[in-house]
Amino acid sequence: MKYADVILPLALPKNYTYAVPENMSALQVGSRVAVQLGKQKKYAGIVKAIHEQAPPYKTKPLLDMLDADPIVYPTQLAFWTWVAAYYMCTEGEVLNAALPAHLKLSSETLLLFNDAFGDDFTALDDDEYLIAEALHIRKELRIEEVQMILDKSEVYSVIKKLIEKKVLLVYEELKEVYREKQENYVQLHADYHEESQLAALFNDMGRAPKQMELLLAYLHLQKTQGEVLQKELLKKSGATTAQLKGLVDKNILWVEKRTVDRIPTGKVDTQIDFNLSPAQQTALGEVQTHFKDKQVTLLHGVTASGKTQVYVKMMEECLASGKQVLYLLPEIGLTAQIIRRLQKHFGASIGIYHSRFNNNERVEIWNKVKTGEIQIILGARSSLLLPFRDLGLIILDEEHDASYKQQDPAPRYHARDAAIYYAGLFKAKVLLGSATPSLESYFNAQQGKYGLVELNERFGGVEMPAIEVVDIKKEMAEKTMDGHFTSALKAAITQSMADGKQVILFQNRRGYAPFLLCTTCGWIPHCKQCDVSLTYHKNQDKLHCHYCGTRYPYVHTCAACGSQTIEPKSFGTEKIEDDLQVAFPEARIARMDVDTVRNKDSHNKLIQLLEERNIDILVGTQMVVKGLDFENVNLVGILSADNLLGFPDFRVNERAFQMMEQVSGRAGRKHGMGKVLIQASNTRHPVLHYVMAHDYKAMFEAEIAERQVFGYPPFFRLLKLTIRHKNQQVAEQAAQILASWLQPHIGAQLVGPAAPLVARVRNNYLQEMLIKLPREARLITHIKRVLMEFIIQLKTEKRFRSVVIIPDVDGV
DNA sequence: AGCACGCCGACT
DNA sequence: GTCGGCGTGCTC
Repeated sequence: MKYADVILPLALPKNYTYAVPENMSALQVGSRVAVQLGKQKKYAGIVKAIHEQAPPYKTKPLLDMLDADPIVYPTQLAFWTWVAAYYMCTEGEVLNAALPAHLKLSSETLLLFNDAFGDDFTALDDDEYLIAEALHIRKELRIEEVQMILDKSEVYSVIKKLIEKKVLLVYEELKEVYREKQENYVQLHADYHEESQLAALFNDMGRAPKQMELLLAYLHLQKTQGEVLQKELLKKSGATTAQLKGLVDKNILWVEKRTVDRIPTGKVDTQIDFNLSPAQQTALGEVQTHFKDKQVTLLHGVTASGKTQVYVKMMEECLASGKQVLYLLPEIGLTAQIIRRLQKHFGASIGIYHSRFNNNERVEIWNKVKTGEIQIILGARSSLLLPFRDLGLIILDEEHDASYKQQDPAPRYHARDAAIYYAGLFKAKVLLGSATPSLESYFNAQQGKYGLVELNERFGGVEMPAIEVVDIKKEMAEKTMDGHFTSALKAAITQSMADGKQVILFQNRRGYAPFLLCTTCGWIPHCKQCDVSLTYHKNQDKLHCHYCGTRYPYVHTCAACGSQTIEPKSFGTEKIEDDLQVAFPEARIARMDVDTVRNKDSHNKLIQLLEERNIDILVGTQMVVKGLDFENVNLVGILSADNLLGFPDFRVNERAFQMMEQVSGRAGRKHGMGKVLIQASNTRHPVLHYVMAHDYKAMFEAEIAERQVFGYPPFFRLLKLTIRHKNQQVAEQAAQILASWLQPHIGAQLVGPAAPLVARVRNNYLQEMLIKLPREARLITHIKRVLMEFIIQLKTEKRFRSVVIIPDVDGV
């Protein structure tokens, strides 16, 4: 008897074993199978292993084999196992993140009317009658619809009674959601392929002028394009489907349904039409040398040094050896700009994969990566989970970017670290690139674990922008400030605009004002469900909670003292946008933050507007920092460096440096010197000096020393535990007990537990603790294992049963 | 993730 | 009293 271990798309602690029926002997590891879970539900899971080891419980049989060919290779299965173990989640959660939605099937309960019942509903009560009648008309209903009809959530008892009374039948349907794309092509019937036959036909058609017109349009299209799409024919000729049907009925034309690719592919068509600068050439040579004996190389190249061109050369080399390339970017960096650039060199056949593709398209990309038909994938974090067949190179650009780490939901993986493991499975190389590498990567490079290549020269000899720190305190004392703008910044903006240049302003807070304040008594409006002040969004005249998303009406009266003295305090991007319009009434101003780029393509549209010089001043959050490359921007302003430097996090300085250095990289990338103005109250902060000197190494040395002293990465790895419960005491006690159990195993390297800065979110109380793990693989594995045991043990106690504990490994 | 079962408060 | 809410355990 054969058994299959199946990974189900659920957070189950382990995989379930099903019996393989005789007729499924061809089953392969990596294929999807339909299985029953519990009494009703059916799921599509993936076969992880096939064996003959009978489990100590009764097995259910597999219901169906959904794929003749596996949809993942053993390499991916091995990778999932590692991700689940390393990031402390279940394999089901990894599967969930990896598979496109249309490959993940789960059954839906359908209620069907039992025709044998007839239409005598007199024996039914009100609720039963409503459902029976609806079913009688509609024939099938989903649970959700029943809930709507009865206007309540608990509908199970009604359904149960209806089943007993034989009014309805329950049906669990598991169906493929992926659909091939079909297109109709119009063909001329073989009888009319000869000129003479056609001529005769036209003679006969005198009484059907519309059909004749249509036929002429067809012949024209056929001549010019070869193939004639029905959609196109009807559009060009202005004919109706009825008229076409007329011709089809007469056997003159016929319609052929064809399956077409949503994702067009072709052979990669490499066209490298640029020459590397001597500095780039040297860097390329060094990368190649390092790859002879190192798996990972870090390319530290200042902004605008032309790292992309080095990547392109490396990609070319990899493709020539017949292997696949994965080019990873932070989600927001995946702009039309970079896509165009790569398509220019490798043709249109580059696969692009990110969250904005629809589900059918994703399935096709998935399949084409699996067969190797797609050789290059350009994508965000999740494309790491595609089923590569033979990966040769992973390029991970902007490797310092925190968005490579998935926050929620599990798997909370770091695409950079996971990429290195994944590449190892293929014996592939990983090229990390950044102008401001993470301390972790630079440290690894210095230690010789990674190769290190420095590219210190901007491409085309453009100089680094001049950086000027403007003292807010001084200008305040001299009363030269205009709102949030120093006179220096205003003058610089005026100058840029006079020169026909563009300006980018950076402020790391969105909304209009981060909080409101009653100036009489000091009251601040807070979210009802979260311990956080509400942000004022002027556009919608609403107060938003940035934690749970709740929106409240604007408050005019103080809830504490009843006075009308409520004022917006501090400032976000929206306020800057407003103030700019007042200060520069003639300027074309735009804002880029999550509020303005929420819907599809608005990010690309903003970038295009800026490229086409239809925007003079762009105000934005971190978003403006990432991967944008504008020739005409010669001034970048940072409105408040203090905001960047004030976070209570051990990575503040690193982050602030990265942010400012990246923002300044946007200034004057091509023509002439750009200028960066940084407004700050504390102008003596060391990070400002590193930024002014563009001195990454000085920042690195100072920070790395701190990290060593205080036991932070890269000297220790971090494992953060978040404990969540709707009762504050329970959350605190659970955290205390867990800490006391962990203490003997990790000693002094346990920080907390304590309530985080925002201690309550969506009415759940939070506790956090931080475990510092020494960089010793065996010890880390051991601690993770005991931690899992402790969590299970804690939950055996009744009052802690509903405590949620979330481990986050290597958090950022 | 569902779904079934069991325990407790708000209505007839 | 019973209905419906919700907490909890289980699924190979």
